[in-house]
Amino acid sequence: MAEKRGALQIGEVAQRTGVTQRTLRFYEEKGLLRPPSRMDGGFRLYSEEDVKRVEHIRRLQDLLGISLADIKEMVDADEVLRELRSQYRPESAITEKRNQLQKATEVTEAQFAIVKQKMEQMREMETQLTERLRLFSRWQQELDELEKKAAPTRG
Amino acid sequence: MAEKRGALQIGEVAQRTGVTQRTLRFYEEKGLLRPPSRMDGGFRLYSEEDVKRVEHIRRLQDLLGISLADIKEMVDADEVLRELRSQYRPESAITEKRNQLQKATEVTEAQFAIVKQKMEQMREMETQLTERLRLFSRWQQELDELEKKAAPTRG
DNA sequence: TGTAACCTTGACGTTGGCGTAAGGTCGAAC
DNA sequence: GTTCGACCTTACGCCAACGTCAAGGTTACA
Repeated sequence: MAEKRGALQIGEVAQRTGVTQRTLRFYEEKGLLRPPSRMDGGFRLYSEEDVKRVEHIRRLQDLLGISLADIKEMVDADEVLRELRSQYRPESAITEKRNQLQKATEVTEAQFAIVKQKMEQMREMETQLTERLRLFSRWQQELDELEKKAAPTRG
Repeated sequence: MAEKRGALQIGEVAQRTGVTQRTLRFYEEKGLLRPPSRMDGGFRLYSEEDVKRVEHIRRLQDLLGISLADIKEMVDADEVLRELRSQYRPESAITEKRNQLQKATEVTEAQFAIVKQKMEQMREMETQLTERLRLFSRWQQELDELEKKAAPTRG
């Protein structure tokens, strides 16, 4: 009762996500990935969802440049999201659901704020770089002219 | 013949830029900051330009999340820029200027490409987060309704 | 001339995010 | 039933980017 249909071993996940096996185990160790199911022998079996999770983690790392600890927060919110989505029935603990939803919303909004701010700063940087490139281009032309005058003919 | 007009000691620079003195010395050690001038006693004397440099470095670090080694590349290009700007006369080595300009342009374009790409990805992430927030909002409402029905009156 | 605040270099310590080697196990094929 | 590649855990290693002393020199000011 171990191997699930369409499950992936760690090597495949590593290949598809571009991270090493070590990194996958490391993320699991740090709580960024839920411990995957296992084969009888102990081999990890990942799902497609896990693959997406890894890709998500890497995007956050690369784009926002935040620590894995912070990413864990966000990913935990994702987990809550999935829980809410899957068993969307047990009306028993509505209060708890409300709390979870609240938490998830807060985390998402925080993330949203970060993204917004970074984009703003990036826009600034973009215009600066554009100006600079224009400046370079002008200088290039000036150099061209200067050279023409200095050596009008040479052939 | 040491103290220059309007020069700053390391403590002030640290305060104004929000980095530690250690970090300033570290950046100098790694070639990210030019060795500043010194007082007779050996105290470092920074200029306003140096302050801007530090701020620039931090922006690159924070926004693009790249290594100091890579940042050094970019900052070196800045240095070339300043050289070109300041002594914009000695026509002697035009070829070298052309090369420098070329190099600076390349580095700037590379940086520009990074910024562009990250902004694109951020836009994607932004829309995802927006969708998610809307979803949360809907769920929140559903929970509200559900609660109303479950406990129509309670006072 | 003292002294408090500021600075110097040197060197070792820390933290995050993995890399890597060691020694053993699993799984599928032959 | 052996072979062999993929995987397991354990554990030490490593690099970047600083932090944190320690032991002493400098400055400004009373």
